Amino acid sequence: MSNDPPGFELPLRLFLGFRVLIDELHAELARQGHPHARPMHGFVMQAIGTEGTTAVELGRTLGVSKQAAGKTIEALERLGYVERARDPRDTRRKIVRLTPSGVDMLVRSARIFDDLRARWAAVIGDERLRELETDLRKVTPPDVFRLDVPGWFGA
Amino acid sequence: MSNDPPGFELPLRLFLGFRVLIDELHAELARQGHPHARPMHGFVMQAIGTEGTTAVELGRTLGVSKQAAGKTIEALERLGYVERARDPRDTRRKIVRLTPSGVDMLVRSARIFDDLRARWAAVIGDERLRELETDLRKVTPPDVFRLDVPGWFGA
DNA sequence: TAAGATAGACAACGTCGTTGTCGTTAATAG
DNA sequence: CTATTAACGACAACGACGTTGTCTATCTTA
Repeated sequence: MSNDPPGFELPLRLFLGFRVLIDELHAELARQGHPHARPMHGFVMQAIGTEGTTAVELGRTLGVSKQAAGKTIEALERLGYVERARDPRDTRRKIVRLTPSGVDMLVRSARIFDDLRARWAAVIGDERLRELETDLRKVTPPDVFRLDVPGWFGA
Repeated sequence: MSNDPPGFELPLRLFLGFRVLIDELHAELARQGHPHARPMHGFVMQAIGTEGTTAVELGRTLGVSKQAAGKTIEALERLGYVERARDPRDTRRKIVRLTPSGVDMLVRSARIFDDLRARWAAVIGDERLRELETDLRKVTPPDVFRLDVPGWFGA
């Protein structure tokens, strides 16, 4: 099939699609009162979850060291998205929990992502978008949390 | 349409698709004699092009400072992928050119990307893959070089 | 010919990841 | 019950990679 585009376009388009969605998410989040939210924050907070977690556990989930997870938690704490408290049943542990502001950010993110998805559906069609998602599921790993993003792209 | 997946899955799948392709590219590049190639390298070398370029120019193309571009060039030089020579018509400038090894890496990358694309086509179908690419083109910017990747994801 | 702009080198710094170490607290083996 | 081992979190040092600022050499232009 000589009409096929060169293979290198596919990864670029995938990445650009990702970028577009994430950039628009954060532009909208900024408008809705979360100007300091960064791409990693929502992702990390999803990993923290409503149950809370610890630095070590979070590091394992994200595939980074506990120290790196700890620093990210500090940053989120400074922004008021999470808070830490000692675990009464194990005084070594410090449980990290989402604050109301953190939950608000996640709720808004979910709604904004739904809106963005609807906009894509309006452009390429409902059916085609569902097919696109179905096809991507077939060629990507099922586990969605181990992005291993940090530093992965580095030279 | 209550059957629709949550909107946040779409960016994750796009990113995971990108990751899968890039990771497999580098696994195969390593097998083919380029074990030190990193995700950014091929991209930067594409930006350098067959004509060669300078650090300042490359920085502008990639959207980073000339110093950052210079450091990347140094790294590629150490790996033997590029070489620098003074421009005879402007002795301030140092032209960065791909070495044969660098060209070899790009050629292999292109072939590997084509193979990977063919593998995706085998999984989801020729027609569906073409549709996927067509659809992504409709929702992503046309300019493919300003990824602005470095540090973009940072917390 | 003098003034301004540009290329590239060098240094200092910030961010964010890493590993290593250490004190405290739990869990467990004897 | 006690002594060893394991786990959590904090601190420090370091490396990778980006930034800005400064400096010299060279080209361009008024």
